[in-house]
Amino acid sequence: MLSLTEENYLKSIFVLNQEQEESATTNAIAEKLSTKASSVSDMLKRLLKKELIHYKKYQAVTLTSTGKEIAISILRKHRLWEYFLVEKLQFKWDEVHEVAEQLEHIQSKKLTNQLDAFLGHPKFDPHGDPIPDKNGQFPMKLNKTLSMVKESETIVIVGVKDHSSEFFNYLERLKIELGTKLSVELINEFDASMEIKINDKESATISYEVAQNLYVK
Amino acid sequence: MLSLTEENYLKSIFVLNQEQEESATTNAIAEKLSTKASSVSDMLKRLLKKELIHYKKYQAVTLTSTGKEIAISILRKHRLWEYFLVEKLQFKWDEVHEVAEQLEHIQSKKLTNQLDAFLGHPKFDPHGDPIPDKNGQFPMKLNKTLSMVKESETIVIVGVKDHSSEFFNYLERLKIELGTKLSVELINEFDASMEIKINDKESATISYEVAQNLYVK
DNA sequence: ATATATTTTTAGGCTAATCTAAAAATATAT
DNA sequence: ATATATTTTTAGATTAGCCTAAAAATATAT
Repeated sequence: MLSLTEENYLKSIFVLNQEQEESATTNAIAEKLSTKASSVSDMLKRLLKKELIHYKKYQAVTLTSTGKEIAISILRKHRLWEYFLVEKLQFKWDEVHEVAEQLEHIQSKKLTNQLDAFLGHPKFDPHGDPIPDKNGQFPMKLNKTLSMVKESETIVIVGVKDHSSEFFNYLERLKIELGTKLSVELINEFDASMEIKINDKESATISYEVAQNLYVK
Repeated sequence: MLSLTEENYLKSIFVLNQEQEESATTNAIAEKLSTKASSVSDMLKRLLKKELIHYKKYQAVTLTSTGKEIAISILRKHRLWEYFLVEKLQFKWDEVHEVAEQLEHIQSKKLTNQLDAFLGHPKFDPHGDPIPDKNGQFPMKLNKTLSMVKESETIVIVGVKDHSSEFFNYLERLKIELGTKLSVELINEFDASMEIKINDKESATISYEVAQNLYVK
């Protein structure tokens, strides 16, 4: 069982890394939590010992899969409660954050899942942020797909349209996952297939159909 | 702003003093909070300094008016959340307590009052315990138990006195819950046990002790 | 490449809340 | 009323989480 403080650290690290890779530095975390860098250093040691983060001195932090799981569950609770406050209790969109910051720490899987059902399994919170489901899956963003990206642009994968196991297998082979950075090197005029660079490392060619099924930011 | 721990101490002292005067002794509080008497001694000093309790060494504790106000507001939140969990999220009687123990510490007057309104200003929680209103006023206490009912009368269950899981299990087996209709068919003179009909269907025999722990209307 | 600035960690302290063990006060029993 | 038992308080440690100040590592600029 984690303390409220530990949970808040995990959440901050998760959010920072969602925003941008390598951005969960000691100072950035301290800033986000309104605390001091030295306090963050202390806490990182503890989270490392609990195997919730990957951390080497003087380097940016990432979450282990356990750490990520916990962070997402907190985010899920936060956003479900925000939805509840606005939809059921007539809160304004700008009044919910502070209360949701407290409610997100309530420990009860049953509560979270029943609340989710009671609200009709909402996909986005009142700020438009996606609400992960009980398996930690974020709903897909319905706006921009990879197929809309122009040559030489660089984007980040934020979701998939197709949920088939074939497609997931395909993506796994290419080492493409949520958060993966892709650069569109070239678009073939003939079939609109794309040559891309994955995480500044591997190159690959993907079909237009695949590009249509990848949501990007 | 009080810590979660301080709030729990105030609540325990309030409840003990409701049950019986002079009963909030160091040991009784320690027992209630599953902690040690020495820890309680420490905390009482702190609560005294904050003028939340009246306290003289080696004597039972009472709450100041500020202390009472806070304790009542926590009780109000606890019971409103229990009502919410049962009525809106399909929790069972015996599943709500643990979660409500957490929810009662959420700080937001607006949340509490909006929740109250959303639920239709309920007067009693799912156990039949009275829910104080936003001014701290308690509704009339339930005082009529099944043991006071005469032969051939029909009543409705509105609360329980005993909150043990054993008792909840017993009631669940008999399919007795809030709102259940009971008819007293016969009262045995020997031990005052009752033969009852539950919701015009199943019959059962219950002891006088059980009847004393069921509030009716 | 060396000096300067920034970031991060360490060292050492502080507070809230807890604990155990022992001392002090109160209650009970003969 | 004196001895014994119980309750309560005190003394001294411990842990989580925070702080400031200083040291160490890394990044930046000339």
